[in-house]
Amino acid sequence: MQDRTNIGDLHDHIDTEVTVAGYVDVRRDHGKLIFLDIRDRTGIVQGVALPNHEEAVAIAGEVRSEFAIRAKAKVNVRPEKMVNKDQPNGDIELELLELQVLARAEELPFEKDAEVNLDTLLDNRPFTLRSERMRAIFKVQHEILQAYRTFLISNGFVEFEAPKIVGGDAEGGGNIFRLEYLKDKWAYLATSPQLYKQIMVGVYERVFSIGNVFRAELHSTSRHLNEYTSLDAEFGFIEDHTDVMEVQVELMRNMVSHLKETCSTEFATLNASLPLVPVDEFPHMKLREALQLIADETGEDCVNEPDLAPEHERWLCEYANKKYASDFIFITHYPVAKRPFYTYEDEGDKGYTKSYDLLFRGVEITTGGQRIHDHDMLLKRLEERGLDPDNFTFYLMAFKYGMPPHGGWGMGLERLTEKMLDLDNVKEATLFPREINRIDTKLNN
RNA sequence: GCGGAUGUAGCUUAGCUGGUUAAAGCGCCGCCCUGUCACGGCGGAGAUCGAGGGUUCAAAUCCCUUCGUCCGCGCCA
Repeated sequence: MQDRTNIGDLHDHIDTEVTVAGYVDVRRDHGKLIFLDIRDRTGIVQGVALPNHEEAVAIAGEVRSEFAIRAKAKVNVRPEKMVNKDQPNGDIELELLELQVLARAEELPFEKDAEVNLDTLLDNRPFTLRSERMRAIFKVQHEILQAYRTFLISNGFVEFEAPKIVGGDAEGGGNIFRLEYLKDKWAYLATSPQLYKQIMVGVYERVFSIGNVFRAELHSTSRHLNEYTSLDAEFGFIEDHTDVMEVQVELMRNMVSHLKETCSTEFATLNASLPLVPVDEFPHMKLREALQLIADETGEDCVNEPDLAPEHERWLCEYANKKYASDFIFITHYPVAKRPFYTYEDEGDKGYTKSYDLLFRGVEITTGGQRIHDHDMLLKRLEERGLDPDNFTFYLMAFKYGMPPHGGWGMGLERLTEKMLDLDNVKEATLFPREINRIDTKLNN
């Protein structure tokens, strides 16, 4: 491994010679002296090629933005007049002694940090991901994942990998990608790890899974993707859905404080603010109460709707923000018919389920709740919906051998990231979004 | 899939009640520049105005078709 000093650590090397490597962020050519802003994963610093180092000046003159370079340089403290207070390393600079081009860069399609339209942003994804803004978004996403794992593991959850190739549609809702499986057979891409999660509850009691799921929906909205990352968890020996909600509250609370500790720079870069988290429980109400509230407050005739419209979700989040100082709100008790077959019906409120949606800053980020754990009840529910139990033999087998009362949730990573950072479109929070007309590049018709 | 908006240099946009060589900022190329930090100065290249058809003496501008995009909706995380 070659000797290389991180740009973020240069203050520890003042008045010494170091080797740094990174990308040329900007070049400012003054003729006889040339400035290069050099960026690596730890920071950015100004380098200057002075006339007394002829070769360095010659190479600096040829270098362009995004060239990968290595430089031998002396770390100098800048004279007071030349200090730039707006930059992290603005009080020092590198006197470039030797410069080496590791890789040239073609002419950029546009400036790295330029504001571009979403379509242009995605058309040039390998390049636009290098921008300060995108690096900040996906650093935050990384820390969200980190917080998710850390919290669940510390609460006794075991991580597992759910299969992505499945034999049928877990939720029975259609919209599933079909693929050719070896010869003469068909398989599908998983729309959810749900059934495997429940099987794994029988094994470890508490499990979680982070993985991509696939939805063959012909939507074109700012909150949908055809492939997204689902943050799933499932655990046994619960009383009812409120136990699941309690764990999720603690998860979100932990996640927000983790982001506060690790991502303050990124939030500042993106001009985003951390969510409002209430001190004890999150506000919650039944779907019918929510619709009644909206009807009472806005005059809209919506009390008999089976679900919330996106506009209602935005309204309720606004309400929770003002009334409870919370960016989160739970909506519970969706009708049995609106939920998948495995959802637990509330014995005390027939026709409605012990399930919930968690709304966050205007969108649904989670669906969760208690599941049916009784084998015969599950069988009955499958048949009621016209689903063939023969397609669920593995799943049903788990329930034949003693399955505790259990529940869990599925949370959309990209939606969570988007709303955490107040972005306008979920695709901005997706590295390589799959959508109706795009798999990396645009699809041809 | 439906509804609305939109498509002009590499990027972001102006022009669009029709009228000579389609404009700007950034980027790019050339020359100049020893202290800039989105460096600056001078000069230059770069656009059959998404595509196809129509109306007209004349279309970036009006009409039709089509493709793409963005926003909203259904569905959902």
